Amino acid sequence: MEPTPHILIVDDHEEIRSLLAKYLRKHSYRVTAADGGTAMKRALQDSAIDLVVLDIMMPGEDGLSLCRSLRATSDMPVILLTAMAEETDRVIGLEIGADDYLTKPFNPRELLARIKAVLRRSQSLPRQREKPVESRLSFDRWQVNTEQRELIDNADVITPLSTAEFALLMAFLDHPRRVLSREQLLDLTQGREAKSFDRSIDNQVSRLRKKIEIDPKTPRLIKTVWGGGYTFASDVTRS
Amino acid sequence: MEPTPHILIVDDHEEIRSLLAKYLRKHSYRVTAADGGTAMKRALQDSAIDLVVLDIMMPGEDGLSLCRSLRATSDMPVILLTAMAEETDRVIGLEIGADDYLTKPFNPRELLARIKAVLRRSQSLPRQREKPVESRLSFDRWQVNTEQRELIDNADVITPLSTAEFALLMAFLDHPRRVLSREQLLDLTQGREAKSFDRSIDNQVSRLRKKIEIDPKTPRLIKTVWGGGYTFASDVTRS
DNA sequence: AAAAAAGTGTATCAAAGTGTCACAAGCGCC
DNA sequence: GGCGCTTGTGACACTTTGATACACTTTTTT
Repeated sequence: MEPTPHILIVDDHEEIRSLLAKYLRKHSYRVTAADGGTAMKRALQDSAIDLVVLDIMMPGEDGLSLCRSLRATSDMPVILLTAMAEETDRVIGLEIGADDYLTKPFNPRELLARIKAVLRRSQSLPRQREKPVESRLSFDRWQVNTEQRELIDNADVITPLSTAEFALLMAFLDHPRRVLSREQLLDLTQGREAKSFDRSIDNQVSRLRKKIEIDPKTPRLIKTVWGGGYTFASDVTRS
Repeated sequence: MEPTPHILIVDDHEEIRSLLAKYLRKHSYRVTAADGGTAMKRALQDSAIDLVVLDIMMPGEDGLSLCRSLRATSDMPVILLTAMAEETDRVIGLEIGADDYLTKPFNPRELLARIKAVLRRSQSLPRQREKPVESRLSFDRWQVNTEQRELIDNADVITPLSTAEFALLMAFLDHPRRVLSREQLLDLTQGREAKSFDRSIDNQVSRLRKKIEIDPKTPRLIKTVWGGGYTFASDVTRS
C-alpha cells in the first residue's frame, strides 16, 4: 500500500514546470517544482521525493552536475530532460547514472510513461530513501488518504478532495505552523508564478476550509495572516 | 512587499563592524552590530534579525560555538567570516550549519552578494524546523492560545485577535516588564522601520488595550512610559 | 504659574487586503 | 456533442490597518 509517489521537477522555465506539474498531478502524482539546484536540494530535504525530473540545460549549476551530486549521495531515480538530441548527451547522461532520458520537445504522456516505468523498476528492488515513507497523515479530526486523495472523518465519513484542494492541503501538511505566502503556495501547489491580482489561492483556501473546518467562518486550522498569507495551525502526525 | 531585512554583524573589531554596517546600510539593509556573544544574544532577543554575519575569531566564546548554539535553537541564516583560508575551517563552518562562508580580507561587495543569495534562499521556501512548539502563555486573567491566536478568559470566553494585535501582544509577552520603544515594537511586530510621525503602534496599543484591559482608560497591563514607549506590567507564565 | 512644546489616546477615514459568490472556460467522460 | 465537475476570474462586501486630526496629558520654558 504505497502512498502517491512524489515527483520533483527541476527546470528553470516557469511554463514547463507548471505544465508538467499540472499534467502529473492530474494523473495523481504529488508534485513539487524547483527552479534550480538550490531549490532542488531544499525540496529533497523537506519532502520525501520519489523521483526527480531534471532539466540538463540550466543557468548556474547545470543539470548534469546536479545529477552527479545527487547520485553521489543517494540512489534517487532521475529522468533527464534536454533540448538537444545529441547522442553524446544521451551517453553522458546515462553514464552519470540517470535512469532515463527524454529530449525536448516531448509529449507529456511520454514522460508519464517513463516515470511509471522508472518507478516500477526502482520500487521492485528496495532502495534506501532519504526519509521513511509516510503512510498515513492525520491532523485534527481528519485522516488523509493520500492515495485516494480523500479525507476520513473520526466517524469514517469520507470527504473527497479535488486535485487542487489536495495539493493545497499537502502543501500545508508539509509545512505546518509556518506562514506560507500566496506565492509560495502557488509554487508548492502548481509550480507557477502569480499573475497580478491572482486570487486563485484565496479561492482554494476558501473551498478547502469549507471541507475541513467545523465553522468555515471562524477557521481554526487554516489561519489567515493578514498581509502575509496563511498558516496551518495544527499538529500533523505521520503514522 | 517585504520589509527591509535586518542584518546582525558580530565582530570584535570596531572598525570592521562600523565599516560593514555603513556599507550595508548604504544598500538599504537595516543593521545592528554586536561586539561579542553577549551582545549578539541580546540583539537577537530585542530585534527581529533576519541574518547574522559572524566572525569566527573572537576572544571569549568563539564564533564557531556561537554559531553552533545559534543553530541549536533556531534556523537563523548565518554567514561566517574568518581570517584564515583554511579548507578545514570551511568544512567545519558548513558542517556546523553556516549558510555561507567568507575569508578575510574580502570585498564588502562580495559579502553583499552572499547576503542577498542567502536571504533569497532562506525566504524562498521556509525551512522545516521551527521554534519549539509553543506552550500556553498566561498573564493576569488571560490565557493565550498562540496556535489559534486568541485570548481565553477566566470564564473560557474567547476573544479573537487580529494578526497585528497578536504580534504586538507576543512582543510584549516576550519582554515583560521592559520598556519597549515604538521602534522596537515596530521591528518586533513587523520587521520594519518607522516612518516619520508613525503612530501605528499607538493605534495598535489602543486597540489591544480595548481587548485585554478591564478599563482601557486606566490601563494596568500595557503601561505608557512617557517619552519612552510602552511596558507590559504583568508576569507571564508558560505552562 | 502660565504658556508653549512635546507626547499620547483614540475617533474617523481611506486604502489595502481578504472571503466568497456567480460565472465562464476548460476538461474528462460517457 | 452534451453533461458534470473543477478551477480561475471578476465583482462586491467586509475586515484590518495605517494616516490624520484633534483633544488631552505631561513636560519644559518663560
